Amino acid sequence: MDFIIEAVVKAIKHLYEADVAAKDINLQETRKEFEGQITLVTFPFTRVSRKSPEQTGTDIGEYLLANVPDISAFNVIKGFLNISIADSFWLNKLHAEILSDDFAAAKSNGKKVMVEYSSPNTNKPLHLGHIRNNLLGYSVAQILGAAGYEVIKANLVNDRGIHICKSMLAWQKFGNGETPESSGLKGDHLAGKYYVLFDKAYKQQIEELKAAGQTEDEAKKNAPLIKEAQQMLQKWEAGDEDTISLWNTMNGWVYDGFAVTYKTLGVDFDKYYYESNTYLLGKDIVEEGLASGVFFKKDDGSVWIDLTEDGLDQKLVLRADGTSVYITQDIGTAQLKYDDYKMDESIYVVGNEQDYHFKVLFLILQKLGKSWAKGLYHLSYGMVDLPSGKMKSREGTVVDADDLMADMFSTAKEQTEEMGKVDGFTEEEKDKLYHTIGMGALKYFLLKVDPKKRLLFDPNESVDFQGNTGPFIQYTHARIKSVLGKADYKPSANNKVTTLDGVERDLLVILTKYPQMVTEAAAAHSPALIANYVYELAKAYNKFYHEKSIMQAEDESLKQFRLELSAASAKLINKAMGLLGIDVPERM
RNA sequence: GGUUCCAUAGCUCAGCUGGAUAGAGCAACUGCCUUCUAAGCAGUAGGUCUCAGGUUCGAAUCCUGAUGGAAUCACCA
Repeated sequence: MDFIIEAVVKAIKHLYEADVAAKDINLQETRKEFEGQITLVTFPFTRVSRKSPEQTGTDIGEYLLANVPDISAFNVIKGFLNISIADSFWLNKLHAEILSDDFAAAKSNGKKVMVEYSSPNTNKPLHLGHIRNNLLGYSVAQILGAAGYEVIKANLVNDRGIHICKSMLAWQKFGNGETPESSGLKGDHLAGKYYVLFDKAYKQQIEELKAAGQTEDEAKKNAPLIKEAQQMLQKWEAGDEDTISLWNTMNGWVYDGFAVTYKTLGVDFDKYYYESNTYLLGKDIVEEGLASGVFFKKDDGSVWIDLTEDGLDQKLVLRADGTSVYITQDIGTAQLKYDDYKMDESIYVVGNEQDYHFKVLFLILQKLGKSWAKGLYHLSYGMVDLPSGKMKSREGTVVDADDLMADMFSTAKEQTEEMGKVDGFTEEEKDKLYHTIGMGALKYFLLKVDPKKRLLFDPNESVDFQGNTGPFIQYTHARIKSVLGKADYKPSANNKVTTLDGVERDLLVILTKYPQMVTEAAAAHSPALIANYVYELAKAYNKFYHEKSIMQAEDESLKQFRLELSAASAKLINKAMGLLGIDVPERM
């Protein structure tokens, strides 16, 4: 709507001999109870007009009507100038832009961005929290791609450390050689089982030591199991053959399991980083920082950075014994990623419990003078909570990713069968449809909420399939496809329709907003904006569908126009849902 | 205790850089399938936008404070 902004600037110049910057002109959508599509708030201009808001609105409205061909009418209510744009303008948008094949096709902006997401630990299966992370990361990557970025989807796998050794040790002690094949358990679930077993046995040892007179802290340190796990970690770091072999075997099981989960979830990656390869990185950069005076060494030999001037604390970056901490690795990995791809931006999809960590990390990299540090962004999302509170792996209060997705499938199946909608489907088509609908419901449910906000999930209440949901939008798409099929729709070059009726115009106006929505969602790193948009679109279509007959339109050109409007709606629903990682069925 | 984030209908959420009478969905109640898919459409009811100040022509939105909640403040990751 830039042409309106420009015209308003000219109007004010012409009417009041005052200069107003384009960015100070605020257009908004006209509320549906008033006539028009675009509204200008006139209060800010009364200072230069020295007239009432109503008179100012009328002045500007008359100027616009006389000077801008695409403006067909206006009305002023209180201080609001409601502008009507000619139907020909909207119709031209439909034919010249929306229906063309390259509409909203990604035009390269010449920038490269990495989106790191998922980043699982290899000692337990994925849960609902990971699902939110994966869906967000994947969707943000799609959105950035649509906005013109070259996108690298990266997964930094946490495949080493004491927690991995815990699963390995427990398997060694209690596993009796159990494998995914022998147990029928998915590999990641098998590893998770032993992680839980370790914790159980460990807790028992702690209790025993406490009973023997040790304090809680002493008992936690002295329990034989934790000591063994620590020894195992040392052996792993020393490259002990047996330990490495066991580690490879168990991680292999887990990766096989993750692959299945990722496939069902519909996410993928262009690049995997493994902490077993990166955990030693960062030490040389610490040396660099010591030399340049960004870091300092304490008497015990540990290395720190003082961030008190930035309102943060002192932060350890290298232990006294010379080993790395979490942030050391992340410093090194950040450099590695940049060396690999030289990207302009790098996004970390990580929960908001790590806000402080990333604040510190980015600040350190800036202080180290890394030119690329300004392109780092922590996409901090809220935790997924249950009605009972936070999910805890070890306490068994997690909603397992695989279980949840299976539940969604069966719920979709039940609901669909109940409605008797799958007549004429093959078994294979049915399964595909249930998967599409079930995952659509789950993905939409998780993505429609602002990423920053915490999310409440009640396992006892099934995810809705009606109203503001994925299936509602999928249904709208299928419905359109059905009509297009019955009408044997084909695009046509010329169309004689020149005027729009209310619901048609409302729908078309929403369709034209799509490119702007993609830009905004990319800038805000927010799939929720796309979700809200596509819901608005589906709702508008259904209203149109209900009020206007397509097949029985008054004449052929009107029928053709309504088909085009339908085709455009289906196209953009498909595109928008694609940005969310949600498939839309042809029939349902 | 320090820091950061959050608080909108019974429930789950929208509300863009301040703008008109704060919007959806679910749940409740009413209508609408011999007409293109009723997973739909239309309607009723439901609000001191946590509270108190301030800035402004105008505040759910910005500022300050209070209250309630969450996260974090590890030589864990």
